[in-house]
Amino acid sequence: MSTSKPTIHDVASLAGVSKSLVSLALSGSKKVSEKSRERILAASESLGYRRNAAARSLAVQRSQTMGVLILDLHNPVFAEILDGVQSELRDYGYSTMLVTGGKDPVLEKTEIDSLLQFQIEGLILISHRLSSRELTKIANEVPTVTVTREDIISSALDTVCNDDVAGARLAVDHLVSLGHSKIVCLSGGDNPVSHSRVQGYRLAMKQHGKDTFASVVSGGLTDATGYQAALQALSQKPTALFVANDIAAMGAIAAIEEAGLSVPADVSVVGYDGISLGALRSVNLTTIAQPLDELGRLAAKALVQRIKNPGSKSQHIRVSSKLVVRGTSAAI
Amino acid sequence: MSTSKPTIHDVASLAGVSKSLVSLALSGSKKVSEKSRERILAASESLGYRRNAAARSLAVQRSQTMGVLILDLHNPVFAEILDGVQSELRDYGYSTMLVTGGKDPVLEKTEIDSLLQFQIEGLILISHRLSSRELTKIANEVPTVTVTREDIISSALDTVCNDDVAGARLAVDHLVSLGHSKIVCLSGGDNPVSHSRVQGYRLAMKQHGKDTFASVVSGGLTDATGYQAALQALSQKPTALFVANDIAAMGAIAAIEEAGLSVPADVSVVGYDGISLGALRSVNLTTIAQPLDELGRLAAKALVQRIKNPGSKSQHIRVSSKLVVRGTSAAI
DNA sequence: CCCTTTCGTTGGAACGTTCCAAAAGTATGC
DNA sequence: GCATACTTTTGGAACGTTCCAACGAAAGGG
Repeated sequence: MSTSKPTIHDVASLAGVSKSLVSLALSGSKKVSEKSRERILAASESLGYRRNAAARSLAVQRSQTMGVLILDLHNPVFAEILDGVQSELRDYGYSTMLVTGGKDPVLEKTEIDSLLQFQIEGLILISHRLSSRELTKIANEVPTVTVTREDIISSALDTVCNDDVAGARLAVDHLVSLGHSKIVCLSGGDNPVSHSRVQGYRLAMKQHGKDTFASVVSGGLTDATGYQAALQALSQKPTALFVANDIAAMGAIAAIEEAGLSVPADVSVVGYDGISLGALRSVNLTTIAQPLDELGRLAAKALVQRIKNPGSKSQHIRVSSKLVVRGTSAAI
Repeated sequence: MSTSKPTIHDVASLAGVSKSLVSLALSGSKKVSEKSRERILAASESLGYRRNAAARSLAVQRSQTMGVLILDLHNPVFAEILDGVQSELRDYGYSTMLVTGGKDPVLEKTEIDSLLQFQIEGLILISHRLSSRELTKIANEVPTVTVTREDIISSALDTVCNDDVAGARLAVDHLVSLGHSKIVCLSGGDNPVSHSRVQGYRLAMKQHGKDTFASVVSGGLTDATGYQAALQALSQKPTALFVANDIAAMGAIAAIEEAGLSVPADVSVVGYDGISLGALRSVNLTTIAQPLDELGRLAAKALVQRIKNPGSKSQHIRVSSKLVVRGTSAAI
């Protein structure tokens, strides 16, 4: 409850030295005598002094802060990516400023704007709803990395995502190896990520000589859309479903069970994403797991690299996902 | 890709006015002539000018930014509270700076420290692992509100939480009204929140004249601990379980089903928290739902109020939770 | 036509740092 | 005892903004 925050001057006068020396000492310079250093540290401690980050970033012309926009905190996928981003950035000595777009492109823009006012050194978009035009405009202003979306590729932009086509293949391979043929795919709707997953499914079915069984029911990425799509798919009497993401897969499972069938005895289900929720015992979902934490870390790394080396050409990193077999898939 | 960011001076010279007038115009003062305002706005637009928040906060001695520490992003409860906090703070014109403690008290402290360097005007702790001493020290330095934990009550601190005792009662009332008597409580382990919930359970059982049936099995707040505790509880042949939180309840359900029993036919389960995950069709969990979003909003409101009116005495807000009946509870 | 008021505009100081050039102090060599 | 080198310390400028006192110009009143 001090009257006002202590500044470097207060520390200096208490320690009986100049403000410059305090600044030096606090930043750990070794050209400060042992005696002075001790006195300064003691003074700083006793006053409860804290560097003013605003003044600092003004003086050094660096904010040491990165901006992160996250599409939606409620979706565990994004939260888990964020965790990777934050811990990696922390290791590099950056602070993070996080905003949520709430799936609204307009809000997203104003939030990014406020991020930019804070002189963030880089921007990570953990999915977004921006148009290609807006995105490139932003990327031209500040080093930017997008995670999850690889459809917009600009030279100003780095991207990090998993290989959805290969991932979808893994799912089909798994189901085929369990003896399934009538594998129906519940798509995730009209977005680039879902398209790739469907494409991977189609390719794999063909490769296994099962093109005739290939069937895609259009759905979405939510519980409710997964449920609806599954109801529709069941009329085709499939023995297995490959669903565009884990949350929708959970909806699909509910639909199957309500129809009086059992998972995996009657119908196997494979999801996509690998959210930690799927590992819960009562969910126990077989899925194609993206390395979510790693995705975040890679994005952070790419961003830091890009800042260090602004001229370098943009990277587009693609990591592979892996099959995690749990309780919702079984031999026919 | 400009050589360096435009400043207010650049705008001023392009518009042919002084920097002061630009500042005035940009903050919407009406003592600027229409002509000048237009020229300034045009110049600012064409240069892609953005106010430097660091310089601004230095000059006005306000950062317009709040700090938020969140215990753990993976737990949906906290993420949902955060959403409320952020949208409310945005309405008040504050930016948010978010950090994660990762359940580590040491990390928590350094993260809060970095928040303080940014001259945040207030701090919201969405659960935390700080000691009472550390917490009061922080609260003395910056207006602070804790959400979820009401055990540490200092005059320097506002708190917002739900009424766990009353909530637990609702759960028991519900189960009793369905005809249950052998209701076992799976506790959430050794923490203040869980204690209150157990206490509410005990009180309610007594009130219904079912003290003889009251039984508490010690568990935890995770999937795994819920599973373990349920296994143990099943030996008592309960007809219903009241579990300390939703995630643990999901673990408990898995245990029940693995034991060859069915939910809710053989055993009813009621959780606590009301995470949106519980509403998924395949989970469909009866629970005591905290108004998570509101909790966040109230915290934000309390903080803003406290900043406006620093002398006021600290508030300790308690909201009530409500029963949400879904598919895991049924009449005996 | 001059005095006062109002309006629009301006330069300079301040905010709390860092960094640089230079000053002051201390040790070394002859 | 003095020049030289090295270590430690210092004041001032700069970073980009806001705010204030003060200014000139235009307008209104007598």
